[in-house]
Formats: sequence, structure tokens, C-alpha cells
Amino acid sequence: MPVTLRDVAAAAGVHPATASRALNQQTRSLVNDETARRVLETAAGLGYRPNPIARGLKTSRSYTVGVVVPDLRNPLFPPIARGIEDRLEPAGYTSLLANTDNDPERERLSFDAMRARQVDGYITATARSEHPLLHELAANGRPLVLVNRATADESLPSVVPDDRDGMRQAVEHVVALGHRRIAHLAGPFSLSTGVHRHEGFVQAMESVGLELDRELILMGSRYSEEEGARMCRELLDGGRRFTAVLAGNDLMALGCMDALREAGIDCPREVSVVGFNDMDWSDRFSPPLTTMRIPHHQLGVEAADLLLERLATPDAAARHVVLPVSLVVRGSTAPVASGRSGPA
Amino acid sequence: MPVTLRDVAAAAGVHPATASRALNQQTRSLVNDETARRVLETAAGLGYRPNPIARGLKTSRSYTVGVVVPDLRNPLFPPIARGIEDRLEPAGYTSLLANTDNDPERERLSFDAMRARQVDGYITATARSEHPLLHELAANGRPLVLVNRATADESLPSVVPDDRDGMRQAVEHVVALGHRRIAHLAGPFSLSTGVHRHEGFVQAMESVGLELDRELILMGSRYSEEEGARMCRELLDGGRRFTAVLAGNDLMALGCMDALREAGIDCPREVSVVGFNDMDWSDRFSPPLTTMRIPHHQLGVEAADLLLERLATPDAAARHVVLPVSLVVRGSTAPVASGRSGPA
DNA sequence: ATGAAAGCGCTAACAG
DNA sequence: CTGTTAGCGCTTTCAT
Repeated sequence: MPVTLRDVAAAAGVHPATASRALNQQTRSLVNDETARRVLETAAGLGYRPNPIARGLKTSRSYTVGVVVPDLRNPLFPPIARGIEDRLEPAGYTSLLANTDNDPERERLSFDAMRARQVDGYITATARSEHPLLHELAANGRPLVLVNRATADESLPSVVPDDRDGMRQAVEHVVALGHRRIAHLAGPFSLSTGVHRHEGFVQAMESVGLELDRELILMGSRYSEEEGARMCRELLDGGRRFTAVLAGNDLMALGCMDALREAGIDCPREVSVVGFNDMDWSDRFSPPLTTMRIPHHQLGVEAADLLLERLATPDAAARHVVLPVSLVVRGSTAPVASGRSGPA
Repeated sequence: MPVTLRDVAAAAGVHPATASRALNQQTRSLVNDETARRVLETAAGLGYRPNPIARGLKTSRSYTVGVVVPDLRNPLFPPIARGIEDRLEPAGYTSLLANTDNDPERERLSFDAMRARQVDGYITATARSEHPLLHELAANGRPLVLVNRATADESLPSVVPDDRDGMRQAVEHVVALGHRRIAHLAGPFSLSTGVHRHEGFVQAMESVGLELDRELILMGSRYSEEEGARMCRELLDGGRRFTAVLAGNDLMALGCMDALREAGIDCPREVSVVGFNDMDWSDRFSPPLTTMRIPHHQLGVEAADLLLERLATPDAAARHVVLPVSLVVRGSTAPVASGRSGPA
């Protein structure tokens, strides 16, 4: 039988309420130092472990936060989850982690399960630009922080990578290598990353003085290898000329390289490819992927920070943190081949 | 304000106890069909969501299970975690997922946090062959299931891949390619996978009639790329002759290929490398990795099954499930080069 | 078949 | 500073 607060109180010769006050950091000051000491000692002696469930029933706080990610198998997310844990743990919080598999149905289920477990707040990496569920959740009284992706309206606190700037760096990199006919496989426009990276692409092309060729910009419906391959094939089948492809993320870049290989086009000799995220293992692919490094772990840490902040001060205005990204040059980009202008 | 059981009862014109009985699958039969129907309808109408915390306080069950993995960044584990979730969710359980980073200190913290949250059981992929903490936990009254790794004594239920047979397949594969001087970079002997794969290696070498060269068997202290590289360098620096390396897992294989590359040795032309696990992306490495495919997702599903079983029948004997593994041949293995006998 | 009452372990008024 | 009282939302005897 586990030791309860009553047991401790009885053993220490005080009322349960007094024992409770002594045991709680917050209310410790309300009780006589000597009494407090005695209670603490007795508790330790008996091996008392407070029951957070009972506490939660009373306080409606669980010291648990719900973390919802679209896909744990995308190497982008484990380090983010880890960053969250690392920041939350010392604050006494535990995280409840769920996958949604990019499925809105599963997403709702996850949030429901978490809500039922009385989580104190949520951190989610599943935000779509328009996302009624998230606003509903936020309205529900528990703080909510977005990580990696944000909603279009800025009412929810968020931590995101500097997507626009990342794309600018990517464009400048391939331009410096001599590329002029540059394609962009955009991520889903339902996600902030898709939109912002696309905007970054358009702005950067403009600022380096290259004319935008609408035929070289494709919009993807999912961040996946399959989608990247499909888009790249579309580019190829359409007979469009290009020597570099900037993908919406690494998975798309991978699919794109598959499609190039299928078509017998060499990367990077004939076409350069740039990814986004610097996911784990991207240095080991064939060829190693040139990509934008985003501070995954830090993204998680900052998101947890924002949540803790809001847990302490629920009514503070929504803060937005944008973290810098940096270019990692590897083997998938090379100077444009002289005398050629890409496939087809 | 959330809808409570009392609200439902009031709206349906019954006593809360009746509403409780009607709402609970188990006790539904105790109540009049008509009344039950009315309660269910009212509950649905009001959007009633039972509060598992309150329920747990009474029943001392949380409908949450703790899942502890050594490292979410190892692509082996996310699919296992996912398999667990997939099986648990329809049973009404949620999983609390924690990383230990292979750190016993963090492991204890995770288990403590979970215990405090009154999880109904645990699934862990962190088992070492000798693991007092796990037995302590099991003795504590909540069921515990091991996944991917098992303890040396078989008192705890477990789901593991067929490590010995996997190694046998790996040995036979390289032998069929003509290799005779075969090295083994063993995983940690503190883990069942390390021990069993090593045993499988020894037995298979014997059964194909090859003499064991102790100099070609190295024991690793961690499953990591660094350790794989270190061991491979040791092999190379020792001037030992070999044409194939069977690594304890894919990460070690990756490190091994790095070390070969450093030494200017071509894989697979000069030395073949086989991994273990068929982790995500292993088909994209350079060269693509020949490895043993283990049913990650299924491992998780079966582990969850075992746990649910034990939750229902706590005193059943510990079952042990061993799942078959299969060889996936890719580019890191090739016929032995004629007239050569490996590096050095 | 249903209602009444008690209590899971804890904390938060309110007294004193 | 400490004890009393009440109750979080639910389940479970025990009556009826």
C-alpha cells in the first residue's frame, strides 16, 4: 500500500492539511519551520510519494504537457521533442507525446486524449495556416504553443525557423554557383513553412535580379519523398529547362533526386538540389544533401520556454520567436555545367 | 466548464450512479436498456467526456502506459513507439513516451515520473541483460513488458527480433558471396541484442564450417556510429585481414563504412558490410546498406498486446515473443574480390 | 433496476 | 500558524 498524506500527517502528529502545506514548496512558508522540518522528515522516512492524480483532481493541473507532432519518423521531429523534454523536465513537467501521422482525425483524437488527461498545456508541430481546432483548443483555457509551423494569424505563440531567410540563402548559394534556371518544389501552402519558403524564394529571385519563371514553381500537397518525386517528374515531363532545384524540405529533395536518377540525370553534375531542414543522416545520402540547417533542438527548448512562460502568465501577449537557419553545403550542389541548360 | 457526470445524470433524470453504470461498458448490463440508451444519448448530446483523472483516483488506473526508449533519434525506435500507440489506442490507453538517452540516471527519472503519474504498466526498450531497476519495477505491481531487448533471466515478458537467426542469415549471405575472412563488430554484451547476435555469428560460422578467428571479433561498448568507426579502425590498425564485416547494428555499420572510407578502402569492392535493423533511410546511404530487416512496427504492436494481456491477467506466466527477421540485400555487399584477402 | 452514501488522496477556503 | 470542513469527478458498496 502506498503511503498517503494522511499517513505522513498521522506519523508526524499533525493534520493532513498542515502536512500538505509543509510538503508544498509554495505554501511551506505558512507553516512553522520546526513543524515543516518534522513533516518533511517523516515523509522521507516513510517514502511518501505524492499522488499527482489526486492533486490534479483538486487543482486541475497535471504537470503534464501534451506534445503533438505530425510524424515521429521524420527525423526533424525527434530532436524537437527532445528539446521540449529537456526544458520541461527541470521545471517538473512531463510530456505526453503523440503522433498524428498528418491525419486531422488522429490529431483530434490525440488532443482529446490529452485534454481528458488534463494536460496543463500543449505544444504542437502540426499547425496548418488555417487551423480551427487549434484556436478552439486555445480558447479552451489551456495555453498552446506552436513549434516549427505557425498559423496565418499571429494570435498563438510560436517558435519557427527563419524560413524566408533560409530560402534566400539557398537561392544565393545556387546563383553563386552560376545557376539561373532555378526550380522550386514548394511545400504545402496549407503550412507556414510551405508559404514562407515560397515567399523567400520569390523575394530572393527578385533581389538577385532573376526573372521568375512560373513554370518552374510547383506546389506540393505533402512533405514526402513521393510528392517530391512526383513534382520533379512533372518538371521533367513538361520538358522544362532548369539546372537547380530548391525543394521545400529534405524529404522532397530526396524524392526529387530519385526522379532525376530515374530519368538518367546526374545530380549534381547536371542538376543541383537543395533541401531544407538538415535532417539526421542527410550527410550520408548519395549524394550528400546540401540543405538548410535549422536548430531542431533549440526550437523545442524555446517552445517549452514559451509554454512555461504562459503557464506562469496566461494572459501575456503571444510571443513569436524566429530562429536563424544556416546553409550546409554538401555534394548535391555544384557549379552549373557550362554549355548546358539542364535536362530536356 | 466541462460537462460532468452529474450534469448528464441531471439532464437524463437519473442518479449519477446510474449514469456511471450506463456509461461504463462493464456495468451497462446492470441498468435498464431504455434508461441506458437515454443516458448515452444525453451524454453524447451534451458532449460529455469522462474525466480519467477522477476515475483513476477511484480505480487507481490511469489508462496510461509508460513507454521508455533509449533514443528516439535512432530511427529504430519511432516505428516501435508507433506500433505500441496503434495497438494501445483502440484499447483506450494512451502512452507516455520518454527518452533516456541511454543514461541510467535519466532512465530512473523517467520511470519515477511515470510511476508518479500512476501509469498502469510499462513498455521499455532500454533493458540491459542485468537490470535491477526493471525487476524492482516489476515487483512494484505494475506490469512491465520488454521490447527489442530482453533481460538475461526470462522472468519478464518480452518481444524481440530473432537476433541469432538474423546473424545466421547474414553470415550465410556473405559466405555465399565467397567471403571467408569475416569480421564481427559485436554490440554491447550488456544488451541481449549484442549477446544474441554474437552467438548467432559464432554458431553460423561453425555451421558453415568456417574457423572462428578471435581477432576478427570485436566487442563494442555502444550502438553508435562512433563506436563502429572506432572498432573498424582497430581492425584495420591491427593489420587483420578480412573481406566482410557484420556489424551489430546499422549505426555501427555506418561508422564502419566511414572508417573504411578514411582508410581508402572501397565498400563493397574490397570489403562488404552488413548492418542490422534496416533502419529508415538505410536504402539511401552510400552505398545502400545490406542489412537485416526487423519488423519494427510489429514489435511495438506485439509488445502492447503482451501488456494488455497482463493488464487483464496480471498473474499469467511471462510470454516471450520472437519475431522473424529477413535479409535485405543492397549495395554494401558484393562477391569477394578474387585474388585479394582484404585490407592490410 | 435504481438511489443513497461514502470515499479515492489531496488542497483550498475559512476559522480559530 | 494550525485544524476544520468541504469537495474535485467518479465508482462502488449497500439499500431499496
